[in-house]
Amino acid sequence: MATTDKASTRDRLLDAAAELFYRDGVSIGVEALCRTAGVSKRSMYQLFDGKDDVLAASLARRAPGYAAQLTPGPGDAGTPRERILYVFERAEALSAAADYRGCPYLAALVELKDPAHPASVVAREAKERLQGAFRTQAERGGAEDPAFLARQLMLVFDGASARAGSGIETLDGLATTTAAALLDAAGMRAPGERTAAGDR
Amino acid sequence: MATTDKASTRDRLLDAAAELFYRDGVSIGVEALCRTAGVSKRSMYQLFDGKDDVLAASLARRAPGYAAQLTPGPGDAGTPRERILYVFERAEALSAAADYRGCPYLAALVELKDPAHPASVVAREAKERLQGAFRTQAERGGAEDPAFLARQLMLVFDGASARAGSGIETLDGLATTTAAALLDAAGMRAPGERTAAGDR
DNA sequence: CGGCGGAGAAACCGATCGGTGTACCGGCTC
DNA sequence: GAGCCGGTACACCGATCGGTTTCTCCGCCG
Repeated sequence: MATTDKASTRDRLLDAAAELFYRDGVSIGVEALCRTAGVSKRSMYQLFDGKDDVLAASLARRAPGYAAQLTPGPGDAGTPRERILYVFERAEALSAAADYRGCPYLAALVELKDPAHPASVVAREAKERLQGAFRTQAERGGAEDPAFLARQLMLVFDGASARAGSGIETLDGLATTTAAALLDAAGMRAPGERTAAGDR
Repeated sequence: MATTDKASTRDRLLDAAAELFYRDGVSIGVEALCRTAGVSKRSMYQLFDGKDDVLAASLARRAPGYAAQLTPGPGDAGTPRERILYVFERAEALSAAADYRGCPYLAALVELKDPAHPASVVAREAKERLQGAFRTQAERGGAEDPAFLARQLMLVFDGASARAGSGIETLDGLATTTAAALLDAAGMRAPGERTAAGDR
């Protein structure tokens, strides 16, 4: 077999951690975590400082893939408006899954109410990267106040993911349409269309 | 002294529960809860079926006051637009407090990931009442699609409260301005003004 | 006055919490 | 073959979990 016949102990642990923390919340126990990862507690405590460290590392590890899942690649074409709306379309597509529980980074921030928690720091950075991507596209698109628009879009994004993840909202175009309305209001109109409200 | 020299056992317990669950999350222990409430565990288990029941009851008890804190009274004047924006202004004012942790009902839904949990049911009802209030005002204000607008406003409301409660956003007019932009887009313009973007 | 019910204090239950200590095992390199 | 090293297995630590039991006391009502 190849050298990848079995993922490293560290990778197995982080993968299981990402899934369990996301599905069951940060209160999941170390015992259950190690059991499903197929890793002994002894190994876990040799690789990490403790449960908090594992949580932070598992969030950090998923960050690049999470961003890639939501944002168009740098090579992909598209106007700034399209690139922004793409994020909301992707988020809505992901939220349709039965096991969707919202943005893992926002969920972590809400569950661990301590902003100084190492995992909170990682989560905050992930959210700031998305906000920065919004801002960059808003600037390119000639928005009146790109930083402000980016903050507005984050409101919609996090509201949508939290509500969809909690099962109290189905989205279904809601987030994308709302984002489009905000782009319109900020002067980032679609070239050939009138307003976002028109095609609702 | 009057008969209110001391709150009833039940009330003391629910008040402490509301505060501790909000501040520390639903993982707070029954032991700590009863200790700060000055109530014996024995009494708690006579009054309630268990911790889950206490949580649900504490959320339900706070719901009327929470709604009154956010929404203008039925006697208060104001156009539908003003009545909607008032909610966001109030939410922003509350979010300025140092111990603000976001909407307690959304937080409960996120933390207990189980939609069937009794407290999740209570929380969902509270959120639906706010959404219903938005919808009523949207109808009165002649919005193009009142139900859709109400869902959009909930996105902004929950996004704002979650982000402000997590300490990654300061609001500061952000939520109100965003809501106003959505009202504009839905045809609920302010009488004498041009657009919400103009006074940002 | 006597008694009765509500409530508190505290011990207790088995289970689990996050975290360690110890012993053992297989494979790797010298 | 010796030794080390990453890993597993497992018992163990004190603390806490949600929940129950027992006993006692206090205030209220008859």
